This record gives sequence, C-alpha cells and structure tokens, in this order.
Amino acid sequence: MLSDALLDWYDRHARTMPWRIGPADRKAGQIPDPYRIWLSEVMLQQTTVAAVRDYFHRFTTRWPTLTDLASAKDADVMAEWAGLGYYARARNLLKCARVVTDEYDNKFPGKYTELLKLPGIGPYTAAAISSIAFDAPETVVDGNVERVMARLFNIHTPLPAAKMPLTEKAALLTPQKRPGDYAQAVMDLGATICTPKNPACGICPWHDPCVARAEGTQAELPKKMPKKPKPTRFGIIYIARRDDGAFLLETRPDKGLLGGMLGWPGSDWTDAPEENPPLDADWRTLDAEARHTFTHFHLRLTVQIAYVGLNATPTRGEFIELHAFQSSSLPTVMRKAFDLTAGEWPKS
DNA sequence: TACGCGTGGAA
DNA sequence: TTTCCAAGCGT
Repeated sequence: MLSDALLDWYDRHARTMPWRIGPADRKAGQIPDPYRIWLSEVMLQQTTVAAVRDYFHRFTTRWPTLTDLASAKDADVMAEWAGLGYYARARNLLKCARVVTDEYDNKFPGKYTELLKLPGIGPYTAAAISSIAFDAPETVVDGNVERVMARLFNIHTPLPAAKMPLTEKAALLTPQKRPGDYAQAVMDLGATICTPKNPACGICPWHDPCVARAEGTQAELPKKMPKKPKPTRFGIIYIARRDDGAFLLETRPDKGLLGGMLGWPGSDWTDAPEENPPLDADWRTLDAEARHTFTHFHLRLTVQIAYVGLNATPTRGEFIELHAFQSSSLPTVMRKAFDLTAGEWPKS
C-alpha cells in the first residue's frame, strides 16, 4: 500500500510543530484540540510554517480557548494578526469562532460538510480539521498534495484545470487507517521531499511508484498557467503626529485590501493619486518612498509627515495616544511607511 | 471560472 | 533587483 509506505516515513520523520500531535502521541491515545488545529490551519492558508509559528504562539497564549477568542474585541484580533497577511482570514476567524460558540454549543463539528459551512473554512481546511482533529478519512488537497499527485501520476494538465483529477487521485490514496497522520504526512512529503524545486527523489518513500521520477519529468510538474504581470500603482499617505505624541490613524473599511486593519490616512492607490490630506498642516514629503508588493500589484507610497497641535481636528481617522500605539499592530505596508519616519521628527 | 486578497524568504 | 512561491477562501 502506498499509504503504508508514507506513514512509515512519517513515523520516522514527522516534524515537530506547536499545533501538532505527533504520531507517537496519537498512538498513545492523544487527540488534538480542534480549536488549535482550526487556528493553525487558517493561519497556514497560503502561509509558511516559519511565518505562522510566532503568531500561533501569541494567539494561543492570549486566547487559550475558543470562548476566549469569540469574546475578544475585533480590533485586538486584527492587531494581533497584523503582518500575517490575507486579513479576511482574521475577520472570518472571529465570525467562525462566534458561530461555533453560539450555534454549535462551543464545539467544532467534526464532519466535513458541517465544517465547510463555517466562515473561512473551505474544502482544504474542512478536510484538514476533520482528518487531523477528528480522525475522519477526508482527503486534504493543498498545494503540496497537488504537486505530489501531479508527479506521482505524471499529470501534465496545467493548474488550476488539473485540480479535479489531482483531487481524485489523492482521494483514491487516502486510507481509512490513521487518516490524521496520513493527511499531515502527505503534506509534509510535499514540504520537505517533493519540493517545488530540486525534489529529493533519492530519499522519497514514493520513489519507486512515482511515474514522473521514472520519466524524468518531476522538475516540470506541476504545470501552471502563466501569471499576469503586476502593474505598479502609486499612493500618498499622511502621518500626523500631535504635539503630545499621538498619531492620526484610521480603521480601514471591512471589505477590500487590508480590510478592517489600522492604517495611515491617504490617497487611493492608482496611476496618479490625488492629494487629500486628512487635515491642514505643514506637510513635509520624505525623500524615501515606501515600496511594497501585494498579490496583484506593486505599490510605491509617498510619505508625508507633519506635527500638529493639540486641538487639531482631522476630517477622517482619529488620534491614537502614544502609549496605545504599536507599529506591530499595522499591516506590513503601513509599518514600512511608519519606519521611514524614524529620525524624521525634529525635536522641538 | 477568474480574480482579489499579504507577506517574506529563496533563487 | 525581480520573480517565484507557500498548509486557500470568498465572490
């Protein structure tokens, strides 16, 4: 059985992660906490393990249980998520926590079809929670699994059209035995052996049955449709510092880019942004610009700063006291802009 | 089906 | 410097 060979490999090579119950612990009867599995899987959507570790630790320290998270303030959760990206995940995280608390008696459902109904939980995450936390034989299909299946069965159809056939292959391999360990094993295989570049076929537990390896096509799989080039957009942001040290910030609208996050007031991000400072002041443009790349465009931000008086009345945003402000609560692009202001505030 | 939606590390 | 890419979801 292919799955047995993979589980044997996993028993020997499973990586330690803060949210993971290892194969030895599972055999001793330990079951993962669905809350921690859910939280980690949402954080891991399109995000590397290295990036998630610290965030997972901070979240579980601050909100140890689902109830704690469900009763948290939105702004606190968004601030804690700042820097991790894809902020709709954080908004849906809170929605999901509150739905499970209010409508599911505080317990995550274990069934794939029930999980799929919850905010922020799609096909991958539903299968991951169901298999890893509840040991149901569901099939996880993430980018790793797609790559492993494309190579194992030498499928040359480009993604995303190949998604269905790859999912079918993955489903045929999913065992009834140890489904939670198997789900993590096949993803670990993709993350550590069957890597996008230079796969380590020589030490792969599926070396022999792998068709792409036999044909020598592993390096070119999975095929992908060409990506669109990223345009460059421009913007202006305004960083106002009140005489008492407070900064003028605004909470961005819930929908769209950086939705629900704290940010500096500014222009739209377009080919030719318009000046529209949030208050009248002696604005000074910094020499350096903040550069940042989002999923679908490059951004070059001009940063303007000003000192303003204690009675300043902005047209938008609100002043946040110095003691209540941490740049770590900002999404990265906003933090980059703020970092440019270091040393730019003359002593008065 | 295609697109919007972040970020940081590797090459 | 630029491009690629990593445990996807919602619309």
